[in-house]
Amino acid sequence: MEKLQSLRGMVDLLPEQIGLWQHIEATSRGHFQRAAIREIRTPLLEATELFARGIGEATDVVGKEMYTFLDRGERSCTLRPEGTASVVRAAIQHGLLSQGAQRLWYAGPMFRYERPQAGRLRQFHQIGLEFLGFADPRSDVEAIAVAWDLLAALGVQQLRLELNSLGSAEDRTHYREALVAWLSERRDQLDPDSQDRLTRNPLRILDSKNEATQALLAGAPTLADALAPESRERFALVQAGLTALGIPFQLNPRLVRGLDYYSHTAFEITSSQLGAQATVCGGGRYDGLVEQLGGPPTAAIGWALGLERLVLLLAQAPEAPIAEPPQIYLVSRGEQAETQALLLARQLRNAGVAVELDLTAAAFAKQLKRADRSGAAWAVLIGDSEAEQGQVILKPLRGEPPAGDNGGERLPLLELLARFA
RNA sequence: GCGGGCGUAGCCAAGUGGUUAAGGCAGCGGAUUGUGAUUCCGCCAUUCGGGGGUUCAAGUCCCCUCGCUCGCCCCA
Repeated sequence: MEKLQSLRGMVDLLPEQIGLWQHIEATSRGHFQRAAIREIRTPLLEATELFARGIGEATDVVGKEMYTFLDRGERSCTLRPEGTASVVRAAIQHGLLSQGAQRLWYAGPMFRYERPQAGRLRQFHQIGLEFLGFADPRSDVEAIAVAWDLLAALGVQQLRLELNSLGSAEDRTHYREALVAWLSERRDQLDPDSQDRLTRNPLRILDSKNEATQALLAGAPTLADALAPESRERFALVQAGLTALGIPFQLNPRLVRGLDYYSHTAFEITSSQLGAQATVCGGGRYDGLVEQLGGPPTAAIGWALGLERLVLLLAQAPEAPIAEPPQIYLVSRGEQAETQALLLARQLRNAGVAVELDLTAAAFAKQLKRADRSGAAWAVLIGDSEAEQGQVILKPLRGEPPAGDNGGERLPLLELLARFA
């Protein structure tokens, strides 16, 4: 029979690995809480139209990477490939925007049907931030600062913040026309991928890794030159804000976000230690999206952080947290003793003590061996004679075992509870 | 979707066409039916990701397929 296994690009997180994930989640929650950013949770499954309208039909994400299917009512459904569209949909649906600007964060799995490689899975996890209703350049600065400081607090080293401005929607439209016109005259000098992008998503040609194409682009009209004076002024304010906060950045005129809804500020935080998928966090401003999805005109900025990539970076760090061992490992043998151990474990736990109870009824030597390996500080033993007398044996486990003598302190049950609780 | 590398037990692996597929870690049982390091003994792959082929003989060679992995594309 064929072995059952998880689907391609969808991985299990085993108990051994989960400590790091919980650490990241707890750290993030603390950061968001202190920045007065509130959590929002939206469904994993949405109407396909949300992403088609929000992200853009021409993008690869919508065009060929979505998990889309018909449900039993013949509705086209899609597992969310990203978080922003859902958050905006929820904000519009529940009228959050009429209650003032919103500072939101989310975390959870996303789904894209791609070929898996380092730092890229079909089910992957993001933590994201969305500021809805903020137009001031300071909101760009604060959004970026929250991401930067979170990564710093997690101990990620050697990050690089790259920054660009895509300008207003009009700036972008004008520039796209100019770029397409210029490149079309030199179409035969472009690599095949870029020729394809010329009609599909021309701005992405700027980001091409093909050397000949990059050489050609040196003479092309630049996005920076195409920005209107107001857009340029705005971008300068964002840069000044980051500088004032001491957050280092590099301008990257070729940085173009892949999703249609971005405008003005675009940024990526990358690490050279991640291989081909170097972006840990990416985001930018999307002033047009809320209106495009049926809401009121609303300025907005957000970012998303890839947890698998973050874990790759943090797993290399020596201080990666490991699971806490129990304080007490409870060993028992004999019918009466086993019942009493069950009860004692519950009492200790209710009093806040972490207890692992051995349920095997194996020889004391076996149980003690497991107690040692569990990492617990103490073993508590209950045998028939202790059970009868309402006593336990308390034995310290750390350090060398005592030679010869069995060791362990015999004391009444109540005293044990008093000592630990 | 395209290209490269790799699949031997839960993990790390030896094996380079010739009898029964090394070894280590982990696990389980015992020496010790009441005491954790260490030690000793025993058990743990009718089969090498799956299928087909070549051969007297295949983990080893060939084809297909699945999976993992790295890169392209894309993106967090």
